[in-house]
Amino acid sequence: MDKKPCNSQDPEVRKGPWTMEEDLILINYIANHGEGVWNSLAKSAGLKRTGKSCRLRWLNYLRPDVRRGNITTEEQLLIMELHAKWGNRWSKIAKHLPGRTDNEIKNYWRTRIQKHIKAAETPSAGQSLESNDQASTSQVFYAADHQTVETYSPPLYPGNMEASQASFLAESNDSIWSMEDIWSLQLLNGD
DNA sequence: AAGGGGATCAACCGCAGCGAA
DNA sequence: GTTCGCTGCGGTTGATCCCCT
Repeated sequence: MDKKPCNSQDPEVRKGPWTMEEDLILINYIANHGEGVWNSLAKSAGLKRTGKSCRLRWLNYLRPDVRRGNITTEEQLLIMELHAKWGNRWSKIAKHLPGRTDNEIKNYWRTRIQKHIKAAETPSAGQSLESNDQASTSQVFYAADHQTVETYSPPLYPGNMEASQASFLAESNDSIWSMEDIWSLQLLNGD
């Protein structure tokens, strides 16, 4: 690949958290032109972001079919099953969990599941489970993590915005703008 | 009430694969 | 056949949140 030296101090490239304005620009642009060809998309849309960054933001957060909210019991079991089968093939696993992103699954695995596996591997917790099937490990952490899979927010689509807004905003932190806010603005813009 | 530490999540980085020129 | 640019993936990091002391 392009092994350019670290002259990546390009002042034109923004990094870090996305602003609401940037999100709106990206959503609007994709609504009008479709996704793909991310590098040129970023330039054409006037975003001072890399194509990579735009793609990631869209896939992991802005896409209307991205499902946010706690992982359900079924999803958790499926993740464990598929991880046992394929290992860290997060994108492959994500394909079997509609609305979930590889990043989300990866984070979930590392922060919730892996933690319990490690705990289960400690001498006090019993035998090492390293190479055993992950299904057995699931039983170990499942009860401990039960509360995390209880609540579930329904998918959020622009089409059923009213219902999803009502249910989601009721439980979300209303001091920050949410995807619903963005999509409402998007709809109000009429694009 | 304040501070510390752990947990969580969004975003970045580097690499590999693929297709077009 | 080679080079180059783009995309996708997995690993890692940094910021923020939340709970406990």
